[in-house]
Amino acid sequence: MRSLPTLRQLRFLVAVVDRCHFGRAAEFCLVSQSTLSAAIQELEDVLGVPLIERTRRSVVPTLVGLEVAERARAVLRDAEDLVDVAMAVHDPMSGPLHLGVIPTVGPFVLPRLLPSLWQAFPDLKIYLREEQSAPLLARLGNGQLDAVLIALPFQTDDLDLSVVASDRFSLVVPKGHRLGRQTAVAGKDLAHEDVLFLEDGHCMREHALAACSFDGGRRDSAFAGTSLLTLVQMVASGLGITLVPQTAIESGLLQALDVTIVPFVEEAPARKIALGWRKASSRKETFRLLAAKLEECLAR
Amino acid sequence: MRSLPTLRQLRFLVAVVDRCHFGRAAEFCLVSQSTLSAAIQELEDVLGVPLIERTRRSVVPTLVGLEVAERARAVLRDAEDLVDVAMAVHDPMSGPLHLGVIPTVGPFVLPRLLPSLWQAFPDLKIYLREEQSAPLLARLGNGQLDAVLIALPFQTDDLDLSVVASDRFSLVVPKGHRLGRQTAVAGKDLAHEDVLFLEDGHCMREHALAACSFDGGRRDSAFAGTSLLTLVQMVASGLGITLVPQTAIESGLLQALDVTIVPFVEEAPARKIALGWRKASSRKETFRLLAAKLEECLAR
DNA sequence: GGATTCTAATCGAAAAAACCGATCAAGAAA
DNA sequence: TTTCTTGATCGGTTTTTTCGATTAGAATCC
Repeated sequence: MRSLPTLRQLRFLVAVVDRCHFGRAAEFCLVSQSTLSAAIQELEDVLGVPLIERTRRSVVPTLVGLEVAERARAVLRDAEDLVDVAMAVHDPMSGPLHLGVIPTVGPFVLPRLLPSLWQAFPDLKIYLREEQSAPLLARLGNGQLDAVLIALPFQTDDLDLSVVASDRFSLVVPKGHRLGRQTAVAGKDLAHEDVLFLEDGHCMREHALAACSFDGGRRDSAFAGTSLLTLVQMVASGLGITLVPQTAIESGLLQALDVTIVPFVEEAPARKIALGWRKASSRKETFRLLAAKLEECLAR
Repeated sequence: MRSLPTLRQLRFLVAVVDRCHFGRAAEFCLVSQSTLSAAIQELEDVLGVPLIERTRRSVVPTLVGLEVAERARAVLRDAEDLVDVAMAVHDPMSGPLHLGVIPTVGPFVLPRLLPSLWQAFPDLKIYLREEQSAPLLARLGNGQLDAVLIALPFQTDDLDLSVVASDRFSLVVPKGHRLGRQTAVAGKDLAHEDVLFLEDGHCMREHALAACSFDGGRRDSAFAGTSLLTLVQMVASGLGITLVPQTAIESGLLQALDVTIVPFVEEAPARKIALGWRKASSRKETFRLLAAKLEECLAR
């Protein structure tokens, strides 16, 4: 059984490293300077390494001090999360919630969502992570995430899903493009067009491919967009046309771009935005309430 | 500033959850039972939640108790790592080292390597993780791993690499196969054979494809192996032939299989096994010494 | 040059806590 | 019923933590 530093000591260390000043760190930690000073010394004793370089007049963290402080931050954060999780049994809408979001959804719906969520659930600490569906689901599986906001259809196992919105696609063409003069288009109208897609890995690539009536396997992948933003800019430069979801348009993705939006004929292709969580999760109530709120926000 | 539980309390909780017994947990923690009992109660006070269900005669963790204990384990482990890292300044070959290894290397070289490493660097705590190159490099990038053992050629950025071995490929064919009668083969001999490859994502797939003189894009991916082991078993069942690296053969991958090993003619295709770490890492000395030891072990 | 200021370390006393052994209480086993 | 096991409780002791006051070293000001 080895001796560990105290969480309090770690907190003191972080405070000192952040401020490079014992007095102010002590003030911040609500203890006397002598207490803090002694605590840091003891920490250095336990670790057997000087963490702070004190030349009379200046306080500078050692290289090791910086590294240790960085790890201390992580330990403290996890400890706080632990407390939050324990406290959250009293209120499903409190505590930390690590939420993953895909790149074709996050930037466009989160600005609309987050203010409402903060208002509705002020005790919910939402940590966000933006990645593509596959890595997101991996993180969900191993517990690094509590829930994910993804787009369907997508292959998911062992997941509870709650659809919170339907997101129709529209066609975006350069100003003056032949299709821009139509009031609506159908999938087969695109057969001989240069349709640009997101690069592989984005679920929206598959959704868009499915929306067109052909296989995109032979498409020129050198022109695959790395994000919706680059994609529509390529469209504006006349490199081709593309499909964009309604949420992205509403969030102003196309502002100041010389492009024309053409809706699909009725029965427009669409993706579903859904909140997903582990079937085995112990916080289903949290996620159900969250999904309900998301649906309400996105309906407006 | 919120009040956090003590690391000691967390350690006590884990001990109790593991043993479902206060007395034995106290013994393990080298404290009296009353001390431990009081500590658990205080922890429950701080968190405001019962963690342990004490019905007379049985001690069972509550659901929250289990969750909190699981997190407590992580916090404690990270805190210990923090101490180890701090202590490691005195000796580059001590402290925790999180090492990632690819699946076509790990199972075949680690059994040979690890005993030597433990002997040479008894203070080095090696944590292992087996994954394909891409996710390994991602983890290396974000600090979840300190170093990776991968196979080259592979696209890597911002990495210091030290080649520790060259690993030649040989051809493996079912017993009685036409090519099994040759003393050596060349890449072009394989042009009309059913060559089996690993599934996409394994870097060895690319290495093997490069070793043959043709593009494998049209190959039947239904027969892509999920591991070297399944691959050679498919070969033994007569489904085709494949390439296997020397290290895997030496570790006994083909034992008790009805297959024939055919070397390539001189200039055999090969992959390089290399240790990689972040260019910005502060432990280069550790990795250099480690790489030297690996090279020495693999040379034998 | 000397007074002043700023800052971290040190010290001693007081307060807080952690800890232990003994004991108690309640259910299980004999 | 008696005994045994086991976690909670209590009282006293030891240890740790904390604070205020003071000291000491360097930069700054006059």
